[in-house]
Amino acid sequence: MASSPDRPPQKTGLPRRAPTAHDVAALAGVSQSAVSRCFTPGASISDDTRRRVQAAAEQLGYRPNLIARSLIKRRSTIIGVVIPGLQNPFYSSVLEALSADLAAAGYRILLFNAPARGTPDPVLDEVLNYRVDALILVSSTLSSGLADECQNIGLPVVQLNRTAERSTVSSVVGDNHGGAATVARFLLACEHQRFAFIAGLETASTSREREAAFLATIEEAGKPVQRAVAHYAFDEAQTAARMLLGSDAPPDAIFCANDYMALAVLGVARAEFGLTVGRDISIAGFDDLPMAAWPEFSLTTFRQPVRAMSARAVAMIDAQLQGTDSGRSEVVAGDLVVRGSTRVPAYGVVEVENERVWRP
Amino acid sequence: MASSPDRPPQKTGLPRRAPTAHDVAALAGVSQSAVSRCFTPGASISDDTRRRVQAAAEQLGYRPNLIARSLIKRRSTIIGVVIPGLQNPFYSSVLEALSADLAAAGYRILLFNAPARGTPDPVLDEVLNYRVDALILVSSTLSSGLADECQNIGLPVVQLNRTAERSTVSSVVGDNHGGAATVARFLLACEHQRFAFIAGLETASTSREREAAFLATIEEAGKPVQRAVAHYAFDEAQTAARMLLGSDAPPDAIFCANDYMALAVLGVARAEFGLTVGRDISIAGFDDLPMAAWPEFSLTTFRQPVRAMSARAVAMIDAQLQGTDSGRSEVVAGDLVVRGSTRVPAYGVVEVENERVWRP
DNA sequence: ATGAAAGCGCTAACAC
DNA sequence: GTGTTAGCGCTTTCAT
Repeated sequence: MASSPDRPPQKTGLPRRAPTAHDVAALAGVSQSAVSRCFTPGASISDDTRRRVQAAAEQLGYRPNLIARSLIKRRSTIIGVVIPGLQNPFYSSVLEALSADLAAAGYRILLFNAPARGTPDPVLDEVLNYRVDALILVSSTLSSGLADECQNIGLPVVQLNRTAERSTVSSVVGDNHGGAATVARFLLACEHQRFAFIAGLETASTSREREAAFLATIEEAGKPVQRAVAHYAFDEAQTAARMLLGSDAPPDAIFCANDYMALAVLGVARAEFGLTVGRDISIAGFDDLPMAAWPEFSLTTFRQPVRAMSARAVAMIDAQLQGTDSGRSEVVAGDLVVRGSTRVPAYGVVEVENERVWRP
Repeated sequence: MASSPDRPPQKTGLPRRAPTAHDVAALAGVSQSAVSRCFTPGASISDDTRRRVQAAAEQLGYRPNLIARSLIKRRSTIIGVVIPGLQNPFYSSVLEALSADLAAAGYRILLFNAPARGTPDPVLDEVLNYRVDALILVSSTLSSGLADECQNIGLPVVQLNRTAERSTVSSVVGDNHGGAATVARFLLACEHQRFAFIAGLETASTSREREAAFLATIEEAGKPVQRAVAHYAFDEAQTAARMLLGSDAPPDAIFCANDYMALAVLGVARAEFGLTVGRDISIAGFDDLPMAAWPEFSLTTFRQPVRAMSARAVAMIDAQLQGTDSGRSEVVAGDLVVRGSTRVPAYGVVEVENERVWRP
């Protein structure tokens, strides 16, 4: 019943033909373009025709083929999203936010889950062949060469949670510098003496910026800072924690380049070293994962407002697609959320919306 | 340099034209079909032509347009993946696994993040218009009507972590029945007396199956079982825990329909009721999230082998696309991983690959 | 091995 | 308002 009799038999090998606008037109006794108009929001079409077309379409189970439409309009309304492993809940949050914001803006997501480390971009290259309307690169450690290349092609690109020097690609990032400096000042205000920083990926702008600001602020205060690298990996963060806490002069304050590592460090400090976190030692992170607020962790951390960052990124994409804007960099402000994993300084803690934040 | 002189000027409004196979052909002095062959794996083409085409393509920055190809081949090599909120790490893991497995099989993911509750499927409907080659529905609480509809259209569909009665749609699920029964027997072996079950979504097959098996097994043993519903939501699980633990006859063993809720319950039991979990009370979950193994939780749980489930789902999709198989249901076996959130029974605990599992 | 020609399913002028 | 006519960029016979 769904097959039109006046069409050549289906070629073998190819998937079964779905009803086309042609089939609908034939059944409704109108031209194929009438069918097209019927499915085009602002098109001029009579109520009568519309009804007949809709009836025929329904009967046939017709669905407009967006692939064909994309071919003509040179617009797929699909946005490529490149994101590293979703193990770290920060990325799940980002993806979820992007998914919501892009859907609201009428876009679909072509997902590309790229391992944070290693592999340049074999398959990713292919994603471009799908003619995505734009690309959102989340913390991709990919050579920013790719991003630049896309930009040259005229493809809108936004980097989320990553900046690249000598690149004109737009980006949205949290306040890495300000945040890390704030954490440093906070820990100093807690009167800690021996500091440590656990870095993420040394190739990541996030880790580098946070480290630079943290170290500079601590050293400026004349205090010693140790340093370890854990590549944003949970197990490596555990190893780093064991190393630091097991040393001769263990730190009494550790700042981790992100929450995910901080959670690992927290576990080691408590379970393996019997420390009471927040008293014997302060541990702070960066991101403010949903989990950071859980009672088991109660992690003091500098918040990256994921929703806001996502919204900005989507707005930038939209602007670029509208040709309104060629894009630039934006820094989204955050807050230092004070919880139980650190000591509490004598000043600066204020309550805002049921949360304690540090605003000295 | 990238614009071909013998083509009409670009129409306004439409995005800038990217170089086409035509442009490459002109530059290389061959026919457009030669260019096509050059980018088609098994096509017959001379080395000489291939080189010239490749040179021209490179010079122009040509990328084969997969949209156009999809139109002809009626194959997009894109799989639609519908998944509920990524807040629950179980779904992040599933998505990550699917992403890897689908990429390895040559597919791309069109992501659709559907809230677990509420909204029927407004935008999702549109996903089908993109002519995805298949659909993977992860725990979608969507009416299975959608799934059936797709199947009728001839679109391969696989449900992951969900079954639907009176539906012929393929599915891959963990061992909900066996797993929950095992947890029940385990908690009985721990000699608990008062049991409780915290359900997820009452519309979800996962929650229903787990509940049925758990309750049946406990009641068979003649023990009392309380019940609460938390819709797989973190905060609702906390509320349920407060209700249960604050009652006159609080349970001494709680089985949660998934780990995510179990983690919430764990926190409440400890932080708000001062219980030593694993001694005063046993708390068990279902899934075995990566976090379940973290020292802060050390959650006893029935494992759902995500990688295996993903692999099976992708294999089923492949089979359906090959026409090899129309699909059926598969149950992937799991193990009860014994950790610190429960008492340890006198028998049945064995060590397997550095883990304790219960195999009575 | 290569080119010409005919579409894939749709949108977008352009006449009527 | 509606039909007609060109394509969008590519793959695929079919000749050569």
